[in-house]
Order: sequence, then structure tokens, then C-alpha cells
Amino acid sequence: MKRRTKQRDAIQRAIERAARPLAPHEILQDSLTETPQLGIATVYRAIRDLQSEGWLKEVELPGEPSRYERAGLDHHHHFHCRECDRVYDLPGCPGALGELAPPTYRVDEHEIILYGRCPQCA
Amino acid sequence: MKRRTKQRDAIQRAIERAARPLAPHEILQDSLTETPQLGIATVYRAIRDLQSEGWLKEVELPGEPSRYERAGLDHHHHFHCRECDRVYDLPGCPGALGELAPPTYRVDEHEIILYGRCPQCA
DNA sequence: ATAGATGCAAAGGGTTTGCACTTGA
DNA sequence: TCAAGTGCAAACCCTTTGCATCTAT
Repeated sequence: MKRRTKQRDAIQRAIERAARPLAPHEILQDSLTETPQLGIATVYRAIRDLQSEGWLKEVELPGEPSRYERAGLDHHHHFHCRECDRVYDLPGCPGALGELAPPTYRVDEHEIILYGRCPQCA
Repeated sequence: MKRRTKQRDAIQRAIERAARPLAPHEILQDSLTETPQLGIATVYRAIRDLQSEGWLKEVELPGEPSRYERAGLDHHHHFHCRECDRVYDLPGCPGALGELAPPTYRVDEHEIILYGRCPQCA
């Protein structure tokens, strides 16, 4: 049976406080104030469990550790700031991306990532 | 001064033979027929050098080892087959992706990746 | 001859796992 | 009580690096 622990609570609160997808080490940092001896393995285990519960969604990025955000958001894409390395949500989607591939390919998903400088770094 | 070796020749030939971006371990496999004792470190060193010479381009993918393809191809995107894990080039680009981000973001590049089954696996 | 390239094994970074200890129900 | 959860360290995967050896030039 699933237990409620102070570690997992701190992790969930850190994710809820965030306005953007967080990397595991960011989740750890933001949780350490509440649970100072928290270990990174616990963060990864919580991430795994919260994903399989459908509470958390992975945001995969090329050449970067994955970020994680609350599940259930509308379909959207992401912006990766080259300066501060933070990832931000971008609302909306141009759509019709399946047309990029020849009809012999069966496309079931797509990913768009924009790169540049975020408002704080520009 | 840069030297021509049988290892590097085999690596370049493997990349030229490929019709799609290759992962380092694929490059190693495809080169082993010509240089059976080739080591993965040599593949990585060749990749690094060929990139800085402008001959090779990295294709970064979320949660996957990077693939590499000849530089100088027209702007295009990629398809990742979930079944065989191979990556294919897709010609063209929908364009106008900068509009996805609010004007306060400075966008200088974008990436699009399609997922699904390739013609052989569909 | 000799600097650059190679192969092996060890080191690095991010993530996962084994295991003894702790803790929530 | 006692299984689920935690923390630490070791293990893993991919990539890079140190170093002794090899080889183009």
C-alpha cells in the first residue's frame, strides 16, 4: 500500500510550486529546504512512481536530462534557454506535422523544441 | 598534422554508406568488417574530429544517444521509429515555428521529431 | 624519428538498484 | 508490527580521458 512520507510530500510540493518543467537535480534542490537529508535516489523513485500514477509527465530533451511537469496540461511544446538552461512551456501547436513524413511512415506523436534566450536572459 | 588511418577511413565510409543518421555503436558495427579490432573510443574521437572539420553533423534526440549524419544537407527534421530504434531524415519543414513562443523569447533554432513506425516496421 | 592515432581500461555524469535501516499505517 | 520507503554506495549506460603502444609521414 502507498505511504505518505515527508520526502514525497516535499517533492510534490516543489513540483507544484514550479512554473516550468524541472530536472531531477532542481527538484532535489527545491525539496532540500523541507527535507535536508533527502537523497537523489528518492527523487528518482518518486518521479517514477508519480509518472506511473499519472500525476507527473516526462519532458524529454536532446542531450539533456529530462525535465518533469504536472500531467494533464493541454498539448504544448517547450522552449530551452541556452543561457540559463531552463525549460519553459509554450502554449499551442502548429499541428499537421504528420504531413512532414511520407505516407509509408506511421506517425503517432511529435515533439517540437525551440531554442534561444528566455525573457530574463535575452 | 592530420593523418589518414585505416580506422578513420572505415568510419567515414560507414557513414557515407548509410542512408540515415547513425549512432556511435552503429558506426562501430558497420566499420568492424574493415577494421575488426576497432575500439569505440576511436569512433568517438573520429566523430569529434569530423564534426569540427564540418564534415559531420550531430542529430540530438531526447533520451537517446545522438546520431550523426553528413553535414551540409538541407534543413530538415527526423523520424524516430519506436520499433527498430532507427532514425530517418524527413525532407522539409513547416516553418514559422518562432511564432509558437511569445515575442519576449528570442528564438534562434528549432527541432522537430516525429515518432512512430517506419515503413519496414509498420 | 616523432607527433598523431589507437586500444584498453579507468574515470565521469546522469540514472537505477541492492541492501540494511527507518518509519508510516 | 512489518512492509513500504529511505539513504548510501555500488552498478549501469553512454561518452570521455589517461597512458603506453603503434604507425603514418
